[in-house]
Amino acid sequence: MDAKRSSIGAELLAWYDAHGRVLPWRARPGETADPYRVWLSEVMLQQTTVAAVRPRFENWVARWPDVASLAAADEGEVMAAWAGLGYYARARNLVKAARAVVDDHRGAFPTTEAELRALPGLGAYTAAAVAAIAFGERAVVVDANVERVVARLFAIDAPLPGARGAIRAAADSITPTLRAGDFAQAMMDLGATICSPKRPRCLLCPLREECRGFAEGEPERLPVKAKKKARPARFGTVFWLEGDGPGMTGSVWLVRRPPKGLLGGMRALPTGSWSEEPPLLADAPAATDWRVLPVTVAHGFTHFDLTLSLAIGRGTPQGEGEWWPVADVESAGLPTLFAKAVRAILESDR
DNA sequence: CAAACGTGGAA
DNA sequence: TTTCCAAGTTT
Repeated sequence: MDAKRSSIGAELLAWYDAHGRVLPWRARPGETADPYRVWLSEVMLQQTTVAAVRPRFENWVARWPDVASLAAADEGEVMAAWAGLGYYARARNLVKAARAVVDDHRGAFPTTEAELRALPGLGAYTAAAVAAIAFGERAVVVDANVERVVARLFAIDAPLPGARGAIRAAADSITPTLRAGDFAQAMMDLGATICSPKRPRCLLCPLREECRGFAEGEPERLPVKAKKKARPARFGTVFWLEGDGPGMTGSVWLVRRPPKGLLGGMRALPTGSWSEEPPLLADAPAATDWRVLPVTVAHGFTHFDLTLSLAIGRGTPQGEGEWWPVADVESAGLPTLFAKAVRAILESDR
């Protein structure tokens, strides 16, 4: 290992000590990291911004302060608490993993990357991050920030995802034996605040002197990525069914979505399946006189754009579900798609 | 390996 | 307005 390469870790750690972000899940200098908080934050942060996670993390740990309390939680309540954060498999796996820690590991998180990797929802990145940050293991932590920083440092211009192997090897070569967790967090802070995707602030970068991407003049073009495909358009109908019997007036019919797939396990308004043309009143949850509102709700998912029609009715539902007070619908824990539909319906004259 | 899987904010 | 993208994992 040459002298320049081995100095990267030390320079980055010095920068981190001076400029690292203060975040609720991060141990302060001298504090011992709490594996539960590290794990929870890492899962929440998967494909999710720090700004979105911060308040949700605070609320979560106030309600479920440790792995035992989460393992004992009602899964429906956990799903509702995750509502709005997206990628709901994360919440389902959070409960599974918490129960595995309690049932299979005597309530204490496993301490090695390999054991952590076996828990549900911990992939290559998260297992390495928890091992390094919570337990000090020298794990090679590679997320999108690290990919970007490393691709620029070493001027790796092979396109992702093919370049993953080369990037990981380069990250391995600069990961220190000591303070591997701080090093990983430093790389991510650097990627988030200095080595940003569009307009990197190279003049503030502690690694500028070592950066081949900077030396070559166009660090912002790295890493090279394949273009994303266009998202297809899909259509659907959501049904707002209010009760007309005694005790059901002022209540709306909610269902639980199937445990897997899109918005899996989440409470929801009834819908039919999505299709390439508006499905109108197919799969309505009651035989009644539906009124379709003259507005639609648009919602973009990762892999398709959805346009929802809104059908309003009153009557007796078919199938499984529950009546929920309209006045408390915000506490039902609906995913954003349905929260948008509810807002549009309540803003209409219904 | 490609595709499924959410959402909100920045540019 | 549209596109990009954020501390990825699972199948």
